[in-house]
Amino acid sequence: MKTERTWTISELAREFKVTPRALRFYEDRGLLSPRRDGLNRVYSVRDRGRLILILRGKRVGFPLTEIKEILDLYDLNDGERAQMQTALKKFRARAVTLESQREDLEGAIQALADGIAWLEGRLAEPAPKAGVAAARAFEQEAKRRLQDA
Amino acid sequence: MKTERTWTISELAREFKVTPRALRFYEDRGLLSPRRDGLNRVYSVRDRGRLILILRGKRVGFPLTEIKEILDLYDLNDGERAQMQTALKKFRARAVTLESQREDLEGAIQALADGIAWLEGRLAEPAPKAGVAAARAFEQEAKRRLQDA
DNA sequence: CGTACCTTTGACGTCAACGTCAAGCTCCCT
DNA sequence: AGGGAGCTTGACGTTGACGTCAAAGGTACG
Repeated sequence: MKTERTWTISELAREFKVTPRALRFYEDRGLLSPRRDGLNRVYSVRDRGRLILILRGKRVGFPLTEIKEILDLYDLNDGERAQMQTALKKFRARAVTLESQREDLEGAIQALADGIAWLEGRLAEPAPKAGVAAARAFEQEAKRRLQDA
Repeated sequence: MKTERTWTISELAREFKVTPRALRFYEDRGLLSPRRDGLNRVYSVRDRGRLILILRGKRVGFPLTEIKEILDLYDLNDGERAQMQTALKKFRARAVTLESQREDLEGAIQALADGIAWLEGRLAEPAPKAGVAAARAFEQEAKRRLQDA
């Protein structure tokens, strides 16, 4: 019988570039619950999986409370139909905001790309001439583009 | 000669569902600088445009300091080549992180869609039978999917 | 004239997500 | 025995983005 791999707190912290403090904090908020070897925390493959989900959730802007709800969903058994219903509602709502967030993001990426191109253009020409006018033009263009997205 | 439309602080706040306090805060941080009519703030079309950019920036996770840098860019004239250079660097870096952020976001949307489908499936069948097993299966599947993104 | 409403400027409070100590434990090495 | 290295649990500090009063002034209505 093969024993599954485990990690210490600092090993896991190093791997995911977070501090041990952060891992303890997640535990304090109920997102992780590693086993103990005496006092020391022992993180399993499952704990590590949850951490991956936590960090991903954070990167897309989820607060920890909401990440916890999602993680808890995996532990629901068939008794809790009601909770599944409410979870489903929240998930649908979340999906909607995520979609609009993606639109925002794509708009921002586009605007940034435009800004970069504009900057490159201005830096390319050695003689500053129609600069201010061009700036104004870009400003208007950027604003227009950003508004009707 | 037609006079351009202006807004009071609470009008603008209502329109964009923020509080007057937030608008004053943005001003305090140098992101807005409305005219004054006596003491009262008067927001122009340009101020309103900047506010739109501010809110969009916030929605994609920019801190106010960075939003300010972007807004300030529009006011650069041809003297500040150096500042344009540094701005360009920062923008390129930002573009990279935005791209990876978009990947995260798309992964999250996909995971959420999977979760929703799974929940719907479980709620559809009236007799809870292979529930826990299915839950475990989904958990593994979700984790796998989330890891190799 | 009162008072109702909107505005102003401080000043202090709050909340999330940790950071930063401090004090003490255990294990291991020399 | 001494000394690190790494772990533990508090407890307090910090940062960003505002919220929440308080005190005071202008404007408008009945």
